[in-house]
Amino acid sequence: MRNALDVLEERGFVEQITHREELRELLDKESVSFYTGFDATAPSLTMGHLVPIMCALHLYRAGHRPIMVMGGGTTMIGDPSGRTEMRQLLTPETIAKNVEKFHEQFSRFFNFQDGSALMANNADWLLDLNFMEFMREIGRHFSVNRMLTMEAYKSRLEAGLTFLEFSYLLIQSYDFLELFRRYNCRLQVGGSDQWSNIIGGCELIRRAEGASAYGLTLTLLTTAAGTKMGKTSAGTVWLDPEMTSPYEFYQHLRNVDDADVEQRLALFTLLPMEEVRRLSALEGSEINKAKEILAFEVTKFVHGEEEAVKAQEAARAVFSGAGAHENMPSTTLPKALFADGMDIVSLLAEVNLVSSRSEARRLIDQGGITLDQERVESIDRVVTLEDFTGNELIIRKGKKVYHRVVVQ
RNA sequence: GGAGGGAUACCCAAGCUGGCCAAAGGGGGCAGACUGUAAAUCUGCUGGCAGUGCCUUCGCAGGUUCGAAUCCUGCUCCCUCCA
Repeated sequence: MRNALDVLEERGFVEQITHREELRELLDKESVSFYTGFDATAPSLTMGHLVPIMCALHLYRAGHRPIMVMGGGTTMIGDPSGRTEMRQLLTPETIAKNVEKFHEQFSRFFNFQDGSALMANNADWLLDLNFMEFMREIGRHFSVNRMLTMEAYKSRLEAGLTFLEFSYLLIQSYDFLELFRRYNCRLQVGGSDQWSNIIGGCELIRRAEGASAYGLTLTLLTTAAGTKMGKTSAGTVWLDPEMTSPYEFYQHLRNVDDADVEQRLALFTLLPMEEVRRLSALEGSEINKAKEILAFEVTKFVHGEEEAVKAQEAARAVFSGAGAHENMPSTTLPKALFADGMDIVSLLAEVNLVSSRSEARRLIDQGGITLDQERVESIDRVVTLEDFTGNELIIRKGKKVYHRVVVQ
C-alpha cells in the first residue's frame, strides 16, 4: 500500500508539514491516530470542510484512525488566527446545538461504531479546567515573546487582541496534548491558518511528555481567480440539505472555473489521479464532462446517490432547454392567486427569487427574467393561468437560476 | 485612571468650513453582450416602497437649526501613548 502521506501530497492536500520524513515513516510503520478540529460556529458543515474531511478519509482508508474533534470548548473562545476582528461569542446552548449537528453529519463519512474512527468534543476537558492549575501546568511552556511574533496574530496586533483570544493558542495546544494522552494521537491536521496552533501543540507534547507529535496543514481552498471557495451569492454552500439543496450543491460544483477543475477533483473526490488528470486535461467545452463528474461525485458523497442522480437529471433537463423537471427548485402556489393574474414583480417576490421588489424591477429592466424561454420586457407584465403549461411555469433568472412554479 | 485618535452602506474607504448626500472611489455581488452552465473583456445596476415622489440609513441617545453624516451634549465600543 502506498504511504498515506504520498497520496495526500499527490492530490494536493498538503501545505506544510512538521518533520515530513519522520511523519512519513510513522505512517508507514503503524496505524496512527490523528485529529482535526472543527469550530462549532454554524449549524452545519460547509463545502470548505470537505477538504479536512477528505484528507481524514484518505488517512482512514490507509488504516489510520481519525479523531474528529468538535470545538465545543474552543468555540467558547474563538480562534483569532488570521482574522481581522474578534469573533462573535456564541452562547453555550448554540454551540451545543451546532456540535450535535456536526455529529450527525460526520456520521455519514466515518464509522464511529467500531472504533475505527472517533469523535470527541473538547468541551469535555476544557469546560472544567481550573485556571491556576492550567497556568502552572500548561501556561509555563509558552513564550509570549514568541507568540507575539506569530504571523497569525499580525493583523490582530494592529487592530486589537484580547487576552481571551490570545490564550486560544494554549487551549488548542492543550487539546492536542489531551488527545495524545487519551488516544495516543500523534498528528493534527488543520487549515493553513492553523499552523501556529498546531506547532504549539506539537511543542507542548514534546515538553510535557517528551514525545514527538506532528502537524500537517491543508491547502487553502481558493478559486483560480483567488477568491474564497464555498461561497455563493446566496452565501455559504452548506452540507445540510435543508440549508443548501442537493441541486444547488450540485450546481455550485458544476460551475467551477475550468482552471479549478483539477484541484477540486483531486481534493473532493476519490477518483484515481490518472482519471483526475485525464478529465481535467479535456479541452474547450469538453471539460464540462469533467465538471459533471465532479458535481455528481461530490453530491453523491455528501447526499447519497439517489439525490445526486436527481440533481444531475434536473440540471441536465434545465440546461438542455428541455424545460421542467420535477427535481428542479420549485414552488407550489394556489391557482386562485392567478385568477386575476399576478404581476411579475409580485410573483418573483412570492417565490423568493428576489430579496426585494426593487431587485425584481431591476432584473426585469435589465432583461434578466425569462418566462418559458420568453424574456419579460416590462415590469407591468401580468402572469395569468394562460402562461402556465400543464400547471407549470419555468422562470429563469439570469443565465443559471431556474425556478419552477406549479399551480394547484 | 489620564491624554489623544476613531466608529460611514456587504467589505475597504472619501465626505465632516451644515443644504447640490441615498451619500465619491475601489472591491465584491447581480444583470446584459460574447461563450462552453468556463475564463477574460465591454456595458449597466447595486437601501426600501413607488413610474421620478415618499420613507429609513452615516456607532447609540438627545440637542441646536427652516435644514445635520456634517455643529453641541451624554453614552457605548475600538485604537495609540501615559499611569
